Amino acid sequence: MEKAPIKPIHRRQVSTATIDRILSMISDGYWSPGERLPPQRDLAKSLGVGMSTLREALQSLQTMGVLEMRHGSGTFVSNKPFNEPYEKFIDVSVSLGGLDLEMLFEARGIIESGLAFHAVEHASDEQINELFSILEREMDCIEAKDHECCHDLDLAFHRLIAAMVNNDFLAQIDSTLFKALDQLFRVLPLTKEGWKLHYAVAEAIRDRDAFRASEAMRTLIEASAARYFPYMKITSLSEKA
Amino acid sequence: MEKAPIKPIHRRQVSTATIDRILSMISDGYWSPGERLPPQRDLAKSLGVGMSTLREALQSLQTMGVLEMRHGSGTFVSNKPFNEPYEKFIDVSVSLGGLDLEMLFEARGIIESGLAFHAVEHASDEQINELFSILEREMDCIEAKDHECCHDLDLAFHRLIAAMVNNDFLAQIDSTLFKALDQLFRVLPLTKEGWKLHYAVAEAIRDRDAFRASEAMRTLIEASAARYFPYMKITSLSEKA
DNA sequence: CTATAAAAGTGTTCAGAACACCTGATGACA
DNA sequence: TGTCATCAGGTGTTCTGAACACTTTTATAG
Repeated sequence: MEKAPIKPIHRRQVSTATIDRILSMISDGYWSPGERLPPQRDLAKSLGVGMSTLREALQSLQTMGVLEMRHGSGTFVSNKPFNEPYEKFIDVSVSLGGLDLEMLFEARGIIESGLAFHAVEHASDEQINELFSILEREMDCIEAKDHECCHDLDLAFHRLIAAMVNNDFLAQIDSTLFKALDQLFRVLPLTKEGWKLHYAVAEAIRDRDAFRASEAMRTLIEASAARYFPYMKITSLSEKA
Repeated sequence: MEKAPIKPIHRRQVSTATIDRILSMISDGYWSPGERLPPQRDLAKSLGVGMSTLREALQSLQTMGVLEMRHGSGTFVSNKPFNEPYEKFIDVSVSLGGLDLEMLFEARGIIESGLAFHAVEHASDEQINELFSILEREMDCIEAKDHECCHDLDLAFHRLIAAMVNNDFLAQIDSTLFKALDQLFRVLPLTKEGWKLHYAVAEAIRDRDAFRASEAMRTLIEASAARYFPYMKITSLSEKA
């Protein structure tokens, strides 16, 4: 005796329904990116919901990065989706135990080696020159022991490779991972050995060897992970009062 | 005359500050996953904020997947972070023009081929047997022209490979991409040629050949993308009244 | 014409009340 | 004794109205 098909009843919550309604109005082009929505008072009346309810919806949509609420000025459809709503979220997920650091490093390795693979196909000569330029300056910083500069250049290096692929979705996730791991770990100074691994990636991209680039990047991230693990930060993010 | 260093003043918004406060209280372990928060009335009084404001914060945190509000029962810290806060977001981002479909397919290809690579290392014999079992059933469904069954098994196939790697972060993103592309495109029946590509992936994993598995998966996703592109759905998601 | 001040428009916060849902306790009935 | 319906309390949900804060525009003074 199977008792499979049961209740298709769903009692929609007003707040959730409001979110969906606004979302679909944007999807349908009723409001365009950058455009201003009607005043909350009017919009609430038009939708037939209370203002508190509307605000809950708007706030959620802002958290998603879909809307932008400017005090005294209006509520606008975001013109640049995919902000950075994920960073805090990753931090919290780590604190909650749902994500461990090894997992995040592994994810970064997979994404970045994939990006390196595709970068080979899409990279322009100018971008490749820029890549080597970054590495040159990075070596200078290493010798000058300017750790902060090193770090910035490292970020630029990875960002540039992501930019070569021209995939905002992955670039955003990768950037988020970079920042999250940055916050979770103590920043370690870049070594000359680490620099060589970076250089190998650049060479492979220059030689248009996708597999080598992919492997070099994997090696780089794994070496980085191995270095960082003994230095885990215990401190959690706390409110800046 | 440089006029660089100006205003470190930041007038925090109560709503935002409330979000951060709750977030840090969870990070600090004051509330644990699965635990129930105080009643909203009490919590608002304790935090010294109005109830509407508190609710806006709670809603946002629920959107992030950090909290779970159950009507009549209480507000709980989510015990499974990384729900599915991304799906709607991806849909909207596509509608807004911030993401194009090719990009999403490319992202899926990169992530899945990376997962296949790592699956080789982590897969147990039972999982590999299960993989081939799925393929057998899938072939049956193809011959019976049971498209829905095919689709479910296809999902199971990709899910299993993600599960082998045991990386919830990537598995979640991959699953989200799968669902999002599912919604954006008309589902096409799986062909025997497509099935062979799946089989090649399984064989490579069985043979513990990471590079071949990775390449086979890349080929599979690219073939899938090529097939789907002519059949783009124009319809956007609309509210289910 | 410019600068300051006022006013209008809009988002933000709060308080209280009424309603809806879930849970556990109570009691009726078999 | 066991099962079921009912009720009461706790909790989330929604609405209303008001007061406040920020931004933009308009009006006024010089």
